[in-house]
This record gives sequence, C-alpha cells and structure tokens, in this order.
Amino acid sequence: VATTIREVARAAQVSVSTVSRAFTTPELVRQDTRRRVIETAERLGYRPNRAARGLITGKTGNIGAIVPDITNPFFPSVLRGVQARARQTDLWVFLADSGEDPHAESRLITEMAKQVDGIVLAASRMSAAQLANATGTTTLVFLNRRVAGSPSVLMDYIGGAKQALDHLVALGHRRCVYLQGPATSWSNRERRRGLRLAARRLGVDLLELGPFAPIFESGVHGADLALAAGVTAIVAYNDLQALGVLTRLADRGVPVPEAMSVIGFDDIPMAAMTTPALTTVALPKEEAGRLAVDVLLGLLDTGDEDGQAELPTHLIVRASTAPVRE
Amino acid sequence: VATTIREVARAAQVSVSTVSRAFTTPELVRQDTRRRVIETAERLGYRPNRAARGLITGKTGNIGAIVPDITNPFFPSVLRGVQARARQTDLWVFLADSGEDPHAESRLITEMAKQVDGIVLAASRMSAAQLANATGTTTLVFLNRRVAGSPSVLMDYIGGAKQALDHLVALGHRRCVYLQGPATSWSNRERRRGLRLAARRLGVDLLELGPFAPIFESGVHGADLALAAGVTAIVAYNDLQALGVLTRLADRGVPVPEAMSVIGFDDIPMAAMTTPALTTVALPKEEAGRLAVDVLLGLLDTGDEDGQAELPTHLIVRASTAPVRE
DNA sequence: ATGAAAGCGCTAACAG
DNA sequence: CTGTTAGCGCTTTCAT
Repeated sequence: VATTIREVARAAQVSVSTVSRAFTTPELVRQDTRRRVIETAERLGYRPNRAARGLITGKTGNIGAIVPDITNPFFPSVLRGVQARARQTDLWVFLADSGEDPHAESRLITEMAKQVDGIVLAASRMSAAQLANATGTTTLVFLNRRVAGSPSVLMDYIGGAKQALDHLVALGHRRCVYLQGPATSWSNRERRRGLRLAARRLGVDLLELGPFAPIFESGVHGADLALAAGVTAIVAYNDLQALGVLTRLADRGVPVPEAMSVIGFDDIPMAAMTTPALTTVALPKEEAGRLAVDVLLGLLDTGDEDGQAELPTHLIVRASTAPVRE
Repeated sequence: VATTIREVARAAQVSVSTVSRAFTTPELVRQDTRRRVIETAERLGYRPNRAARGLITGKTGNIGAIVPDITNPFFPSVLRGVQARARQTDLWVFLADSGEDPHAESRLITEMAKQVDGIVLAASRMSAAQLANATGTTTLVFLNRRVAGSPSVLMDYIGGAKQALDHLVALGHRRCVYLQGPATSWSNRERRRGLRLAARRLGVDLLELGPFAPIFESGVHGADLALAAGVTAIVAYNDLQALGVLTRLADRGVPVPEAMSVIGFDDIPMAAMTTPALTTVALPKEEAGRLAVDVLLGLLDTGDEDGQAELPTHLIVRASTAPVRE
C-alpha cells in the first residue's frame, strides 16, 4: 500500500540508489536529476521507511524519554522541550512513565534500548547499582541527576538554594524548615546540600523534615510539622509540596505570608496562579529538555562526552514570602 | 554489538527459522527445542530487532499519541492511560505535541503514519477537511472528538452538563454564564450543547462567553465579564479556566462560593487543591486513554469498527458552589 | 518439527 | 554522477 523506493525509481527513470541518494546525500546527485526524483517522490506520496533505513544504518532516528511521573507538572514541560527539539531534527520520541519505580525504570531502559539511538532519562530514581547496569545498554543522557562519567543536564540548585535563603534572611527569617523530596532523588539531595551550605554561611537554623513524595499531600503533611517546629519559613522540595503547604496553612488559619513564608522549587504553571502566588526557585524546564536532546545528539554524532551541563536557576519572588513579623 | 538471531541459532544448534518460531509461534516448535532456544537467547541477551521484524510483518509494534498541549494537565493523565495500556501489550508509544495548531497536527499524523500501527488522537483541533485528509493515512482513534465513520472514545458531556446545571438549580441559581473553550474543540461544542439543553429544560438563563483558549488566563478574563453580566454562577470550559476565575474573583474581593458559584470540567489534580476546592465535572482521563488503545488494538486485530465508545462523567461537588444568596 | 531460501525497503560499497 | 550488488535482522513460504 505504501510507495517504495523502487516504484519511485521506476517512475523517475533512475536506479534506486539515485533515489536513495537524492534523499540522504543530495549533493551527490545532479541538480536536475535530484529535482526529478524529488518531484516524482512527492507525486507518488513516497516517504522513506525509517525502519528499513535503520536496519542498515544502525540508527533508528528515535529517542526515548523516561520520566518518573508524567502527571507531575514539572515533566510535561521537560517533555515539551525534548519533543520540540527532537522534531527539529526529524527525530521521534518514545515516551515512558516509570511510575516512580526504579525497577520499572531500569526495565524500560533495557527494553527500549533496541529501538532508540539514545534515551533522555529525567530525574532517574535508580540506585547506583541499577544505574551502572543500565549505562552501556544504550546512550543515556541524564536530566536532573549527576552520574559520574555520564553526560547529564543539571540545574544549579546550590545557587537556587542560596538565592532562596538570601531572600529569606533579607526578610529577617532565622529559623526555617526544608521539606524534603524523595530519598532517591538527586535533586533532593542537591537542594538540601545547597540549603545547608547557605544556612551555615548565613547563620540560619535549618530543620530538615522528610523525605516525602514530591506531591501535594506531602505539603499538607509537612505544614503541620513545620508549624509545630515553630519556624517562620518553609522551603519545600517542589512547588507541588509548597502548594500543599499553602492549602494546609490556609485551612488552619495561618496567614501566608504574614505568619509564615513559603518557597518552592520548579515554577510550575500553577505556582503563579495560587493565592497568594508562590515564591519559587524557577527551573529552566523546557530548555533542559532541549539541551538534553542536544547533548544526546552531540554524543551520537561526535562521541564526545560533553560531561555535565549546568543550567542557571533563579528565584521568582511572588506573594508567599514577606518580612518576618515582630 | 547486539545479539542477532543467527548467533542464537548457532549457539542453540538450530536454524534461524526455529529461533524465530520459538518466539513468535512457540506451538510450532517441540517443547525441549523451544526451551533450549529460549535459554540460549536469554544467556546471550538476545532481543529480537523490532524494526527488522516490522519490515516483514508490516506491523511496527508502535502507536502514536498526539495531544494539543502536554502542559495542560488533562493530557498527561490521558497519556498515562495510553502508555500503561500500551506497555501491557508490548507496544511503544510515540509522543507528539501539536501546540494547539491544527496544521501541525495534520503534519504530525502524516509523518508519523509510516512508523506506527495506529494513532490515538486526543482532542483533535483539525477542521473537517483536514480530518478527512488525515483519515486513511493510518488507523486513527479519536479521543474527545466525534468523527463520522471513525472510531472514537467520547465522554458524556451532555450528562455531565446536566448534572452541573441540576446542581446549580438545586442551589437556587437561575442566571449562569458558560465560559467557552476553543472554537475548534469538539468538547467545547458538546459541553455547550449539553448546557443549552439542560438550561432550556430547567428554565435557566444561560449566557455564553468566548470562545477562549483552554487556559488559566482565560478564566481571569472571563471572570470580569461574568461579573459584569450579573450572573450568580460560572461554568467554565475546563478546570484551568475555572482556576483562573477563582483567582480573579478572589483578587476582586468577590467571595466564592458566597457571592458566586464556580464549576469546571476535567477534575485535574489541582482542582481538589485550591481554596475553595473546585466543584467540577470529573472525566475518566486515564480510562479514556486505556480504552483508546483497546479500541485501536481491536481495530488492528479484527478490523471491526467499534464505532464510538462513550464514558460516563460525574459531578464532584466541592467547595466552590453554594446556595445563591438572597 | 525443522531447515533453506527468498525477500521486507532501504543504504553503502564498488564499479563504471 | 549513476547503476549494480550485497546485505541489515528478521519472518515466512516451501520443502523435507
């Protein structure tokens, strides 16, 4: 039913190789021949079969994107970046959701490996051992996780955490709590590290709670804990948690930002839409997705291990933070 | 680098055909031979090359999923359903985001067609002409759009709209506004139709505003319009819009639900997390995604045009609706 | 029950 | 610049 290269060749009065060349290495075909071929192909509705091509070139023209939870608003943004950049290079992206399960994640990689040129692995939750095992099956680019010897796209959480605490200190806060994310999350460890560093430098009391799942409900949970701890500010692992904090605080009649300041990480769309709007460390989500594909492409083309790219982050001050009350 | 069927054949002392059969038609291979083959394959880490297989069987083992905007929380839920069901059948899913652009959507279909067995097209924004053109390139299953002669997974918006208005009327509301979604959206037309039907039957004044994009900002915009129109209740095209309404109303000092009732459609995760929590017509998003894949699979297997499946919807009453004030 | 051989649609030497 | 030929890894007749 689909037009093949042979039919085009016959119709255009050339050999199949010429048709093939007209598409893959046009500079090797005489101008007018090429035009004739392309026109004929167009007319016949010919589209090269990528599977057949891949069989011989060894490249599939596909990449994979694996995320822990597609319903976490952070990841759709990343995926949009991945997908947009892939489309520009005529690459297609296989989507997979590991459901926050490291084991499922590792299985997905193995099974996907055969039909992709590489995989963008977002916020991998795998253990070091699983990681070592997965590396090697196919070209992997990590997003939001640093892995020794593997290319990755990172974000400057140390800087972001510093900005968050500087902001809080400028407002007079001295006692804050950090609501942790998943224990398996590299970003959580990194954000915590940044917070600790800054807290020590600034002489701020930093209490760490958790780990918690990166979801709204954890914030609801954590808010009560923070309240009991008597702090004046809460830094959440991500915006989803922070939103949960906001809701719980409102329910308990604690005015934000008057009685408690709240900061998140991510800057998901909803962060700007709540009342009060959320102060948060904004992350370049789409850009990270695009960059991850670039890194992958670079790796495939030149084989150079570009190592780790780190993207800047910046605090967006909205309405959920204010000077500490006397 | 990857193990091929030939190596397995040699190692297991059989021909390649036997290895092939052991995987695809095990009943044609003697028990012990099969076991030996499978074991050898396992040991060698052999995984059949799907592209090569597809070349000859004509099936790729891939399906496509196209959504208008992956950052709209409705779609990640659908995608999760699609992906989960696909994985159960050892199918892989290509993801594409059309960016709400009908033209891009139609191009994506054509380009994707060659490498998939079928496509789940969520909330297609294409015109009837573009639709007619796209049908036929590959097997298409529509989700949230009725297309004559094409299989689709629909939701009962008529029923949902009825529930919403019944609820409003029970609370004493007589004048409401409907904030429309995109003009190109079938769900918008359908929800509007359901609302009109119910309004007529119940003797409710229904004012229609829009069309608007299915985003938060449209709700902000629409809230002012609704206020000026002097209604007591707002039904938004979707939860994102409804959230915008809530925010704007709060900013303008209009208490919800005391001075205005607000209802959305979708039941995105955020709907339960706002203050007040949003009353909304819940849609079976994941289920729809799974069902779409089932329909697609059925179509591919048996070729039967199952026609249109319609999933039930139900109103979830939360805190954004209340009796109209005297 | 198993093997040999013929391709699926395409690209990549290798000749001219 | 273009054509011929040999496969890529696999499934599927057709024999045996």
